[in-house]
Amino acid sequence: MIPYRFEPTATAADLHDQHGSIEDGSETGKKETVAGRLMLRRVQGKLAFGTLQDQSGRIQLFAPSKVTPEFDEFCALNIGDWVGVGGEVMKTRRGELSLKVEQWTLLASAQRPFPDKFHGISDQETRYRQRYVDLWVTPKSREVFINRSRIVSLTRRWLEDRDFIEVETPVFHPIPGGGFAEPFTTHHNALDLDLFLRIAPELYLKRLVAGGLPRVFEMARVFRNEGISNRHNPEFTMLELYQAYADYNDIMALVEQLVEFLAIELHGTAQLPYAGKTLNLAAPWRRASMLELIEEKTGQALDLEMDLEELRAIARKHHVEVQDSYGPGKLILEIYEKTTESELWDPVFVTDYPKEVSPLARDHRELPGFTERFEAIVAGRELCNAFSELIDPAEQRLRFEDQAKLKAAGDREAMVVDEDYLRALEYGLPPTGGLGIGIDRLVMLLTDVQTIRDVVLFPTLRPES
RNA sequence: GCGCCUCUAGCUCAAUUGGCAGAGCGUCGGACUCUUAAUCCGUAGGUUCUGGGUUCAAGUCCCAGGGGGCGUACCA
Repeated sequence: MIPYRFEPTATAADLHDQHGSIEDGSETGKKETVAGRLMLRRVQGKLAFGTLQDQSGRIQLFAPSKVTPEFDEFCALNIGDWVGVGGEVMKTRRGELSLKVEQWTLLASAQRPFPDKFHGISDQETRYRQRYVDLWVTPKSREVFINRSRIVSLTRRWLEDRDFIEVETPVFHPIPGGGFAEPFTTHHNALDLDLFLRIAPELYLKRLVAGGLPRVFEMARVFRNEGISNRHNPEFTMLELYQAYADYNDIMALVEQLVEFLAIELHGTAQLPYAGKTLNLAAPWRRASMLELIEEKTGQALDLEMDLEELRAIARKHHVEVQDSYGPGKLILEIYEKTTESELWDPVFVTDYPKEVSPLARDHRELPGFTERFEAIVAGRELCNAFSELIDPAEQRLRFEDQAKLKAAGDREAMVVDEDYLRALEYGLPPTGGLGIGIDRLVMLLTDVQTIRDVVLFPTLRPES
């Protein structure tokens, strides 16, 4: 009979912390109960050893036939069975801290055989499909997801300490907006209304700043109907935040401080191993404009005033597939992405993006044709995207209309005009700095993981046939 | 989407040139009172991803399909 409840008094880690230093062969007189899965078993006639694993780690079970009730049944437990065990904490003569099995109860039997106790699961597909097994047998897997939880929790606390409030905005959008991506579509039957799953919460969050909530953030699951890769899962988590009265320089300071804080909280240092190299996340991070960085990597000085044909030729030279609709700004961005982005290792704030490719960012206060936008590039990949927000409703309308033209010309990722958002701007949005940061990619950086599937518990896969 | 790789017992992996589908762990049965991936003896376990083809003979070669991985493209 499986009990309806069981109350562990300690975890494996608690026992090691509290009693790890006792003498070999000694007993503590302390009784504890633990619960978990039996991962190893060594039966030796009238004495049996087991290895119990719980969320914190492993503890040996010491079961002499004279002490352990229903000893034969205990020895017959299967690898993978869940058990609750109570007894005295002791250390064997060989020096292994153990719990003497004075009481035990089966909490769930493993009716399917557990993977090889030594090799675990090597097939990545099985690890993703059967995470409930992977978490037991792949130590790194459990560690990454525990760290993911800590990263999210620490980030919340850090933001709340700075007077940000967490909000929830709609996942169903009548108009997809706030980013360039193809949305998923769905339908509400009672309203007979087509809806889009959000590709970004951006436009709703800025409505809230206009609504008098000067510091807001959302841990937003967003959905993009795109290809799947090492860095892309169709649903992923984006932290977006908006801070009234701030500009993109303030947001740069916020990002580098937050990421450094997380690194130190998790690892005690801002120098982290990543992909076999070292990543230095210590603030301050380098700031450099997109044009500077392109010139640094390619030796080629570019600007928006260059002859379009000349820019196209340079783009082609760098293997950009040039399309007729590309203006100078888009060409410069494409050249940057082909030549420069993946070459950057330690964090860099790449600043001052062309206006043509930044329809929600405010005009640069000094550089015509550019915006006050930046992306943080870390280990050659985009970590976040941020800007001094465009607050002028008339200018925003023009930018939306340019986007709508692209959409009409067949660009499936272009934006459409959002009249209600424009109305909010018409009521007045103060100067605001905004940020979108990919939580999955941040977790990858902070846990030395190379594929997004290893930081998403249940990554999108084709269904099993 | 395109290219390359991969799929054999529950798990980890073998199988020579195309020549009887195997081992370890786990399961089941037995021995064993300080083991550490315990050890020892024994047992069962297979649509070799699927469907065709070549061949006396296919896990192996060919074609088509499916799953997955990696790269690339898309994804600012």
